[in-house]
Amino acid sequence: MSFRLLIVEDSPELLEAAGDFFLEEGAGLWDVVTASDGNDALTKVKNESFDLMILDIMLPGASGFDICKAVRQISDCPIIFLTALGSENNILKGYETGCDDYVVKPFSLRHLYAKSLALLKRAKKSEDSDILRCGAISLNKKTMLVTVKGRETAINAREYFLLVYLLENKGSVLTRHSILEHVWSDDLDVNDRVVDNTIRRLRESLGEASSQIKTVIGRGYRLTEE
Amino acid sequence: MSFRLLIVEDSPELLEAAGDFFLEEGAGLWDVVTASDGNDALTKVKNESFDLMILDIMLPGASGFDICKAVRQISDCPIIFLTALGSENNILKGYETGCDDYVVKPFSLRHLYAKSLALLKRAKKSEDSDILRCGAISLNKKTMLVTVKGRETAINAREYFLLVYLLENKGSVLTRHSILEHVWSDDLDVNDRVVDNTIRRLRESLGEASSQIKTVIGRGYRLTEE
DNA sequence: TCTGCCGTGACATATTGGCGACATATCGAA
DNA sequence: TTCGATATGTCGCCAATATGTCACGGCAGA
Repeated sequence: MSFRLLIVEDSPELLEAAGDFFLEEGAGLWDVVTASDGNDALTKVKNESFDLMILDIMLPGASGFDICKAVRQISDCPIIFLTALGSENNILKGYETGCDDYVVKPFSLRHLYAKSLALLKRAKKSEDSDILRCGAISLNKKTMLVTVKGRETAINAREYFLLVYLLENKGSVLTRHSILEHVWSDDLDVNDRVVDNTIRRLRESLGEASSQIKTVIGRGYRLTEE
Repeated sequence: MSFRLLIVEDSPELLEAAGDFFLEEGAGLWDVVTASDGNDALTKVKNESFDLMILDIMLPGASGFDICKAVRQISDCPIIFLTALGSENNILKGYETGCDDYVVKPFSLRHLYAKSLALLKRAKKSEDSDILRCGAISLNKKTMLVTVKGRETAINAREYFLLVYLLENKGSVLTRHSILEHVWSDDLDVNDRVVDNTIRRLRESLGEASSQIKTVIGRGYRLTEE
């Protein structure tokens, strides 16, 4: 399961830094959408649904306060303001418009991330177990989704179950025989080369992370952190 | 209706000031309980129930972290840490133990009060959210009405329960098997193809939003934001 | 009775993934 | 070092499988 996060911020550097932080730290937990001006943000909140929003206040076009008000007309989505406006009055105004939290710049990304998780948990009462990770690869057994460096990656069924087996035994060398037993348990009567072929196709699907699957000659395959 | 608030703080002046502020500002909204040491607080959280807690961390007896952990064993009660320990590590530790927010002294009572209201509202709301939303689709479990892009949409009973199941697990791949278990729980003895057919009919009913239901070959179906 | 829901089977279409063939890499022995 | 035996990587093909779609008909409620 991944959660949709909208970040609205007019500084491109900060926008990118924050987006990347959530993608990498969350290992597939977040689906990050960004907007850099108020009107773009307004369009997005009207046509899409989000699980969390992080809003700057001073923006070209509509202000963060305006966006917050608009959102509150149609949804309960958790909102965190992120702004240089640190005066008592602004903070109280933020809470009046219905935000859930108010973070004053400068701030720590790690801190913002912790806040976001706490708020999301409070809003969703949901826990994200079942995530297998290794290096740039992460796989959520619940949602059956795979991400590489935070980007969702398409993968077909056979490759998926092979990857699960590799992840559950990351670091260990898995012989063709044991791979066949676990991944082809229904139909063991297949050619040995299907393992190679499926490994090949899995490497293709994993793209940048393909090199994490190491061949161990004479013994089998092994998934490593890099 | 009044909400039970527990404030744990070893400075008598601050304890009184905060308690008074909540009582006066809230005009009957709050029922304030206080504790000035960790052990007293532990006893109270074990024997009473609260709607919100504000915890100091450095306390005689058990620490605020200890109290927070103890509370999380038995309840979801919203917790705000209130402390002079402002270092990044302490803040992250606070979030790890499961708090909802972390306020560093010195602070403004008005600000703390605004945070408390926002958090309380969020915590109460998540208990009874009857509106499921995903992308252009929204469904109200109370009225059993479905809308697509704001337009009310007719839908059959079987399709309705299938859509509820998809929405409650949006983003996750749901196998035919689990779909059958949840949506056809009364009569599991049916052909697999009914799932496909019902998905097809649901897609028809959803019109423009039909593409939000993705087929994941070899695994099942999945509802996405777009 | 009629109406609309929905499960079933038949068929069309899309996608997968096993297979054979060959290229390339690795290893050990001379 | 070179060479041959063996192991592994890679490719395209196409049968097997998964899924989409349709029409029919039983059946429950109006």
